[in-house]
Amino acid sequence: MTTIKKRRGRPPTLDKEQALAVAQNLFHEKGFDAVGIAELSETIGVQPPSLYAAFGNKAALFEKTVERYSETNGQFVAAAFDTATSLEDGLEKLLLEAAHMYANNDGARGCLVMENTKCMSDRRAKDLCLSIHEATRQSIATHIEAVRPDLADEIADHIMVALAGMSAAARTGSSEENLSMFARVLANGLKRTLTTGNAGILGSV
Amino acid sequence: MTTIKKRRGRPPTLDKEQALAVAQNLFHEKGFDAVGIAELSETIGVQPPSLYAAFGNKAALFEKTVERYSETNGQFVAAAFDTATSLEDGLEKLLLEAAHMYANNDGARGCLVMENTKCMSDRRAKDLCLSIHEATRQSIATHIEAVRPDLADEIADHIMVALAGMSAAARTGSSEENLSMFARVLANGLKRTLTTGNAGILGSV
DNA sequence: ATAATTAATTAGTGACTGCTATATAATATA
DNA sequence: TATATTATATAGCAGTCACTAATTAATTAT
Repeated sequence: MTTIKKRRGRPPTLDKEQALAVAQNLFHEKGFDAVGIAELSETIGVQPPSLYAAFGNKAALFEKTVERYSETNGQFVAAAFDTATSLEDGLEKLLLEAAHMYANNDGARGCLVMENTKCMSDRRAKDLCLSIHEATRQSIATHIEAVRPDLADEIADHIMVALAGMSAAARTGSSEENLSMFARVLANGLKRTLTTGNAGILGSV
Repeated sequence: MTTIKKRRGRPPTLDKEQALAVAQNLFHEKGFDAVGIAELSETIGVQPPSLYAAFGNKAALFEKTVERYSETNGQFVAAAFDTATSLEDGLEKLLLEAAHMYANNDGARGCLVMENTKCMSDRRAKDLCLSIHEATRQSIATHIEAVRPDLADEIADHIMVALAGMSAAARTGSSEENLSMFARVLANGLKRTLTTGNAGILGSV
């Protein structure tokens, strides 16, 4: 039985999913503050009031795009560890996948979340980005913890600094080769630290 | 002979040097677009027209603060190599000094130039930041070139990605200890690459 | 004293911002 | 056909932005 709901009023012409995709791309490319309602509505193809009816306000629209991004592009962390043969392999896969993602989204390079933790006038939206950042760090730490609980937090912090650098570098035009090289050197250093069982490199002053 | 020039008109009350210092701090703390003329003039203690008379416009004021920053905080690259006992030592000093700088400028953490290569509405000011970024990369490459011309560009790129990551991490609250640890692990990896004479880690696919 | 010169302030400008009250269009139901 | 319901567009609000014309203040030169 096909249940076709015939809603009462005028049928909507605004495709919310497509609108979110367009908004996500604009926010990723330019950043929250640099994208105006006028540009959003023009690119989506509706007038501003339609956007407000559909999403509430600019910050709420941004938050929905961030959640959308997080649910898709944010999965690479778990994926890296799930398909990995070892902790070292997982860390390398994670970094290499980030290098690939950050360099290959033409016009919207880097990480949408990381690049919007700054230059963000809206407090709530900024806090959302920061909380996703922290959740990612925690997720990485948890994956490491199963193998090396003594180094989980240190390595997770390390990875987050690296990801921030790769995201920023991607935005200033760094090639995937360049980012991959960075990822490989980093993974190699971590591998050495892990296989030698030497926490000294991380912990020493 | 003390040459005291008695200028003709009303003597200025605006201390340009102090005004630049205040502007630099604000731009560093909040970013170019997030600082308004109103806030600048209020914090400096004059009315907007005085700022325009002294510096031209907002972008020109920002550019002068960036040049000021570059002439002081930007010297740590050359300083690291000048006081270093070896290339490896120079790279480590460079990274550790950046960690120290980025974490200890309360309220204005990270690098003024790097954090303003994005979220910048003014084209010229953004290009200035990008050109300083590139000049820094080139300076690092040149210092490496004397010892290892084969790896100069690769390592310089590597360092720039790392600096971007440390700057971004500093802004999200990363401690100096955390950034220093990152710097040390990185320096250690580069040291190993240099001492073993193995370009494979950097060059391999 | 008067004029010339320079620096400051007062009081705005037009353009843009996120956002919305109101009206209109398009549908289902009675 | 008339009415209720939902979705759109028109037009414009109050606020902020970078910036400036016109004026006033403070000094030196004549």
